[in-house]
Amino acid sequence: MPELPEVDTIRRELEKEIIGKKLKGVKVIKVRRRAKILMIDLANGSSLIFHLKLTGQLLFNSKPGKWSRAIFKFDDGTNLVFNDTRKFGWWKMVKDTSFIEKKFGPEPLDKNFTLKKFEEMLSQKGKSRIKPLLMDQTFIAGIGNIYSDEILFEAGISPLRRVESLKFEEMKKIFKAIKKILKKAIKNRGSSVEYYLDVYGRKGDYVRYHKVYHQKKCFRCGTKIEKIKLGGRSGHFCPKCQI
DNA sequence: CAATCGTCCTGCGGGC
DNA sequence: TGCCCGCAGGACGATT
Repeated sequence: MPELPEVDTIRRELEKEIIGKKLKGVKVIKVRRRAKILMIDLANGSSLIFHLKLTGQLLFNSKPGKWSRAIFKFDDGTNLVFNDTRKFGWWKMVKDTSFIEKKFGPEPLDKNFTLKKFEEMLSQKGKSRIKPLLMDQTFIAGIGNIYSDEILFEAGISPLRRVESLKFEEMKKIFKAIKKILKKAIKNRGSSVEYYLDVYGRKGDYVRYHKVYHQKKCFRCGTKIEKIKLGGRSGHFCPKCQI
């Protein structure tokens, strides 16, 4: 559930709170995000990295509860609590994060991720269906089930479409939708569907803008939203607005 | 190469 | 009321 906008919200808030603080005597110098991974860089060259998977939460200066799996204490008495109901998430201290940089596809909001680049990437993936492809972290980083649904609604493209069937204009629509939806979701501090909270324990506001994900009727035309299974995942789309 | 399935784990809601 | 079942969906490895 925490996808790019949620992890980025955590990153942005966390950097305000913990840069300059010390973790076991080592200064925090940077808080970064790559794909859905959050990285806290320390002055000794190591990084504390997290993946929240489905139900992970990182709460600043919070009290540990039933689902707390780790507590990181700073030298000034503040802390960072890692909660994770379903225990899919993980954290580790690593000496080098370059393997993370290489592992994933381009960052969708990076300036280097251009329409031309996207078109080139798509040309290698002819037979793939567009929704699972958008969720493939090695293809493009940070997009999960919620935002792939919302992006394809915005673009007016069915999640079932195969890449080879997309016209250039349709690729352009998807490209624009990726940038637009992710930026707007970041602005609204992400989507709190079930478990997601920001570092202050607040819900993200983007759910109110969801147009297909977990919706019953199409925001635009009122048609019943279709729910499908795609590669074991649920997908939501309007059969009338998304071709 | 693409797609599917099982796996990790827990909570919740539907159906009876 | 209670019990069982299926679903939620990120990522990975094995298999088709």
